[in-house]
Amino acid sequence: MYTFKKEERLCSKKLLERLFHNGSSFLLYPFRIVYLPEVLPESLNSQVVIGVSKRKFKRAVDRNLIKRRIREAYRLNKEEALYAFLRDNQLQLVFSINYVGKEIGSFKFIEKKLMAALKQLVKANAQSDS
RNA sequence: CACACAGGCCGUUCUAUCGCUGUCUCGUCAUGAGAGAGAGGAAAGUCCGGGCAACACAGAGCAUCCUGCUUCCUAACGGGAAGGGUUGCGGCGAAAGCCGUAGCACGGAAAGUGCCACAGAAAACAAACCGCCCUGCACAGGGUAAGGGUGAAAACGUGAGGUAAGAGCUCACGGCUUUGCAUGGCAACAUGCAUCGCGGUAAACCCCAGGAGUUGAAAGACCGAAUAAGCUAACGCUUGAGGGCUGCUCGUCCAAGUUAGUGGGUAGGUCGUUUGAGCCCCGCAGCGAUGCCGGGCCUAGAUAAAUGAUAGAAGCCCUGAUCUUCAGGGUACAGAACCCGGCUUACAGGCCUGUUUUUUUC
RNA sequence: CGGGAUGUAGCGUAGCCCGGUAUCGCGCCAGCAUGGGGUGCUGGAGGUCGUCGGUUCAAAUCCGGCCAUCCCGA
Repeated sequence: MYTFKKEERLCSKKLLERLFHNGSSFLLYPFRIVYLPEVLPESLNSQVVIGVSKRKFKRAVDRNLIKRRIREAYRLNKEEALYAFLRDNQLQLVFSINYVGKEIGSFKFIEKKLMAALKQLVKANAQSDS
């Protein structure tokens, strides 16, 4: 199912603090990914938080548009790109997606790049696991 | 009819697929199903004013900051309405003045202090460069503020009297102004008479009048795990760690441990939170801002933060061409965060009303 | 959400309170000195004082509006 409910979003202040303090990160333009394996309630595979810098985009309308496009791309692609791998390896993950590009990307551009980013996320976790 | 100005209003729509956040109904152990709702005129800037909340508070004064023609509207305002005064522009007029229009932080310079570059004799206490007049031999002394020149500004302007020459020194008219009286007006103020005075600057200090307690929903109220640990009660038998009393031993006290109860309170959650100075319609009062009577309506409520994404049509605008059509491009400014009233700023395109002026036709 | 500060030459700054002349250093240009360069000496250019209005005879300075940047509380 292509859903994106509240349980799949990262809301806990404590978890966020741990994520940004201890998490590993990599850059894949236009995204910066910070991730950390965690123990979550049973039914969940991962929790994610999406951010766009106020420094880079002054107007709230622009930030909202980018966040919505990222969220939509994640919603449509998370199942096959990420969840399958996590289930197979009994892993649970929290991570953040930060948009660091300078211009507002189109939906197609963001979707393509997000797929690449998720692929790299899977790869990074597979390495650290082994 | 066009243009300009002023005021008010709107500010995309539809379909398909997949989603997000509340609400209601039904159902379940649980997952769920259906219905209906879901950004703005500025939600923005945070420039003012309030509601609400916590804390503070006998009364009065000082300091600091803000406001500043009058009356009214309002919960309140630095907002708005009407009026007064004043300045610019235009028209009419011989002039006085009147009309139209646009603006005005518009209390006080006659309580006091300061400042007014350069130029100029002098920038307001005083004083005198060229002049003018008087006295006496060149030159010096005295009087003068008319004229020259400087400057943004030169001791109110014009005319007459007066004088050695002159000066509001005196008079007439005029300008601004203080105080008093009269008339009109709720008042600001206007008009008339008498009277006092005459550089500017208070967005210089200041004086006068009025106002301001502080902090902001991350305010504040309530519920409350897990872990550590405080307090109270009981046990503390056997072994006996550690510490206090002592130089040491004994002794005694604290205490380790178990059980029960309990306070504060973290993560997190609920309320505050959307029924309100609310919106729409009709009527009445008022020049108007606005108020009142009656009827109808319930209209986002998120919290690392929803209100969307993709695809396809339609509408509107612009450009070009092979002009009943086709192609290309554009479709603004901008996103609620406790809630209201204003102000300011941004905005593709469009609609309505009123007024002035001009042109054309009858 | 609330609060504070700063915009001056290419760069870094003074002047602003108390209004009339915009200062200093580095850099730039020219000349001198050197065989040439550096260093040194002399001279010069370069400013919508963030922006739009207002007050004033006169505004970088005083008063409003807007824009940008930075910082703080949490």
